[in-house]
Amino acid sequence: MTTNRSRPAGRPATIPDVAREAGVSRSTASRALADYGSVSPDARERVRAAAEKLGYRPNLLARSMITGRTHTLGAIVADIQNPFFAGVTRGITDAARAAGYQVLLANTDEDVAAERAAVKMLRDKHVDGLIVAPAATTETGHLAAAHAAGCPVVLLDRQAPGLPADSVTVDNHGAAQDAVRRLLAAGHRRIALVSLLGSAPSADAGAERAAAATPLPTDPVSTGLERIEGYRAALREAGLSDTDTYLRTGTFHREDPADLTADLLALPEPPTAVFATDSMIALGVLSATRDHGLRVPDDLSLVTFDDTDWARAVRPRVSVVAQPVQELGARAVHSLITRIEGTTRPPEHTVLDTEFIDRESIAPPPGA
Amino acid sequence: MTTNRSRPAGRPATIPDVAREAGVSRSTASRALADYGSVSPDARERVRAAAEKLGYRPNLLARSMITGRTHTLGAIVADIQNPFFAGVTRGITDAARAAGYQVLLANTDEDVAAERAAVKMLRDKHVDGLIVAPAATTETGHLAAAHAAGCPVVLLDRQAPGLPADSVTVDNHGAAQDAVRRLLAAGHRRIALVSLLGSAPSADAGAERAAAATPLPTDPVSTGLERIEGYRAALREAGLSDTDTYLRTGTFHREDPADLTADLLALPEPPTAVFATDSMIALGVLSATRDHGLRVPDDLSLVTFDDTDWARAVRPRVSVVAQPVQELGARAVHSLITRIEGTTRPPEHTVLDTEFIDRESIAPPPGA
DNA sequence: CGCGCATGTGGGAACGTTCTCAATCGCGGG
DNA sequence: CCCGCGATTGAGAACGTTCCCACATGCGCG
Repeated sequence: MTTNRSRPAGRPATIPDVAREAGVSRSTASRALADYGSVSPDARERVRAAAEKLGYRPNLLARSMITGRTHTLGAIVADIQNPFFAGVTRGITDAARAAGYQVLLANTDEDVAAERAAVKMLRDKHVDGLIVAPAATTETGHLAAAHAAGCPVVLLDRQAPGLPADSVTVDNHGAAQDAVRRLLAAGHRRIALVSLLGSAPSADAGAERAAAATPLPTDPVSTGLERIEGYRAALREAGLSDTDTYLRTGTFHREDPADLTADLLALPEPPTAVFATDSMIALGVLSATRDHGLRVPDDLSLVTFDDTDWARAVRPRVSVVAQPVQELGARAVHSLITRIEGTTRPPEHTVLDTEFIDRESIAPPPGA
Repeated sequence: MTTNRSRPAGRPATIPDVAREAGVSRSTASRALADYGSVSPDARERVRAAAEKLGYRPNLLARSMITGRTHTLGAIVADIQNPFFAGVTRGITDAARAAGYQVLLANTDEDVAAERAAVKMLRDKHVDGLIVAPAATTETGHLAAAHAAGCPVVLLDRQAPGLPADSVTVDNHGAAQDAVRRLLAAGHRRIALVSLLGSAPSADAGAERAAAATPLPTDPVSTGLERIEGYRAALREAGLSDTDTYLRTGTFHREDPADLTADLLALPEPPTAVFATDSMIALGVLSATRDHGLRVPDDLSLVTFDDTDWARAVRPRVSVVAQPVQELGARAVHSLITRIEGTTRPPEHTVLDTEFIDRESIAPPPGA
């Protein structure tokens, strides 16, 4: 064994070790390994060989201390188990890895306090930037603070008005309007919307059964709101002025979409079509519909946001507004990275296209 | 402004800043903040106030350099978009956060090279430990190396024989056997198994259409193998010695479960029941079944591993082998953390219980 | 009265890297 | 012959923290 006895076997090799082995100084070794400055071909090769021999791996922590960059991104989403966020996260990790970054993941369950805690932790770990699907549109002080302190933030899927950050979203208003138009075109007039948005006020205050039409949750998620507005616009466009009769919005973890749907179906004049604002809500609608003995699409038509694997496999196949989930994530990463690399430009709002995929869940209303 | 002018405004406060502000030394400030050693109540309070005033946040990178611990875990899974891994990942991140750890996420798409690259990157970033759903059972040198170098590894969902690491799995053999027994009990004799396991050999060599029964992919994932063995055991138990007639296994990214199923249904004597080894395969089976004009469960019974949200919502509701996905992740985290905290004990293999949930997708075979 | 001990405190090293700076060498041109 | 310049090199600082050790106090006890 000719290995240097000053390195106690177990300890991984460091730059000084490599330098000693190669017979050069730390500086030269560092230069050779990081490939900058000028190093003689001879020294470069000796260092390379020494590093190889000792199995040298750079300590990225130490490097980050100096450079101030960790090549780590923070991703804060509501719930990775929601297929939408799973797809987005997939897009984020893939794009990040391709660009030489890693991703630190956090779930919020739509809870602002959890989001704040996550931001704090990720910043303490010095992530280079944050990709956030904010749980609230107004309580964004922690995001603004991060951004101001030089930790760029990119908003994903959702907007936050006051925040001068990049965002990557979808035209929720337009897509919702388009989807509802298709239901209208099929002859429907009693079209319901089922959605979950925003978290409960705080304690158990507030409406315990928010099933009644209008009272929207406090500080709802922008995405849901936009979809509701698109829905209303389509109805108004068709001459239906009373846009809230069949509008049902609950709060996360409080209301079950299936219950909301059951209420709807128990109405004297029940809806003949339902627009669900995401795939998990569609599942609830589906479940309630069938428990009520109704069939899709003969008795009730269904359209939902998000194209999941099951929407293609069940019968009838369900018609959906497909979002480019992975690309949403990938674009967010690119936006964030160009911001990290130092470009200072005004906030950029990327809006990606959705695609309406017409399958088998829309039919004319029963009586027609 | 009375803030210390030696700190150029933008720069975040450090321990020296706090110490200066509190009129003590770095050491005392550090002790007061980290709450160790002995500090007078007076000094402690002054430091606390100074830290508060300056908005001091510890630099976790610097701390990690010293302590050698990052409080970061690496999670390497096949595909976060697979509901099983989404659930597992959810369990991991939640349990990790509760224990004061963060999670760095990597997807492998069942590719060993990607797994190796992920391990390298995560180790370079000095994660305290690794939770891995290994893409292969034999090529685990990189995992063994990590483990030996003091970066503990916990195997998740899958085994790797040669590796002296903790593992958290499920009794795949028993659960599969139990599921197939139920199909047998309903009167079925022609029971198929559809699965995807292992990645293709390497280039485009090998069978291009591996639909023919026996040739299993090289180095398949242990989980799939165990389920197949459970399936075979149940069949043999019922006196059916030819266990491979209706056995169809493909390789990831090569074969489509729907195609495998279509082949099965085109047989002169098609199966009357199908056992799918995970939810994404069940979706393919479902799709092919219905494209073939058959109905579940009247024409074909179906059982699958993994209880997903859609399995409860579609009609017929599908009977499943439910795995405790979140707990799988949580247990892996606990196993890993106790290992990190220094306990040296022989490898521990945790096996969690599955639950068979009988719903509506099993009926007697058509002729009965 | 002096010794030991516990408590509080500060100085300095260490972690492993990058970066700035000055020093050395060889060599061609004035 | 000497100056200057580029290429190459090494010493030392820095990043922000934790840890080890030495040093002062103060107090009880022999």
